[in-house]
Amino acid sequence: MLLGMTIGELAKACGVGVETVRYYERRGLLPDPRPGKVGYRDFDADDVRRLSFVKQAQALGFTLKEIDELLALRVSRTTTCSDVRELAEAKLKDIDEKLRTLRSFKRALGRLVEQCGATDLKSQCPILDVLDERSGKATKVGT
Amino acid sequence: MLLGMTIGELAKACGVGVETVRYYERRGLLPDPRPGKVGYRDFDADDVRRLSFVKQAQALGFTLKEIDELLALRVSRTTTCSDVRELAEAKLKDIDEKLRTLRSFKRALGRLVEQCGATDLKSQCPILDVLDERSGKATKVGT
DNA sequence: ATACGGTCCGTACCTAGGTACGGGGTCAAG
DNA sequence: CTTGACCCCGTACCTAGGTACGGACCGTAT
Repeated sequence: MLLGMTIGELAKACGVGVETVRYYERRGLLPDPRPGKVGYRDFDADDVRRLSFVKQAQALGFTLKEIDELLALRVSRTTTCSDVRELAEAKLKDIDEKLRTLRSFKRALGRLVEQCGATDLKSQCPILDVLDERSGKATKVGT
Repeated sequence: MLLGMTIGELAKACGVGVETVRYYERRGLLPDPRPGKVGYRDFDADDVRRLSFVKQAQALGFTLKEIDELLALRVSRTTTCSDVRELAEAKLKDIDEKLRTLRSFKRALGRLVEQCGATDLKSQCPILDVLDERSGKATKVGT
């Protein structure tokens, strides 16, 4: 009867619970895998891609609503090129911002690990120094 | 009486609500700005840095608990170098993973915008193609 | 044929992370 | 010396994103 995979197999393949898959379906994040609405859900490799995408995007701080928008981003009869371009460019700005911040975090952690070996600590909290890269303010010494 | 800034000023400076600041204080994300526990809270520029850091980290998908760990990352009497190094390196791995994923997202969105101008669409959903960069699977055409 | 495991559905419940409320105090301007 | 804009606290409430429950159904192996 089933040509692809069951909900349980999909869930396991993506490291989520069965209930989560059903929840995403309700939210419209996954296409209805069973147009006739009767019998078992039948998923395929494309659903695995889609679900994995959702989890990755989520780990990057996108909300399910935003992920929905990302997934809807494609050119079709109902969305025009300029619609798509506009939204895509907004998301790109968003992503660039996240990239910048993430790179700062990375530098800060890198410095922290370096300092770890040194005996003379310059700052009590290199993590927060990340935010001072432009202003060059001295770090207050705290706990 | 107040030497620095009030809770309202801090909140505004960081684009959050006053209640959020109080909530973070309760969670231990912000140091007690009023050791004596009486009178108005008195914040300084360091608190602005700290709070901004929290919001940025949050936008990157870190939980408040993880942010707490990040903020606690420093060498002191109570945490040894190797403790710090271990945690920092774990966080770095985390961040590198996020960076990789984010860069894939960026490439995918870039391609989408490119295709926007073209008349012959290769894929109905370039966003999902991001996940196929290694496997080279052909994209199924669907709405 | 029946038992076991997986599925179906709807509904209820849960955690994280806030957000709002209400009654009271404070301080600076008018 | 009062008024308005802020602050204090505790508690209650809210949204997003799941997670669990329970009674029924299906399908395959014994």
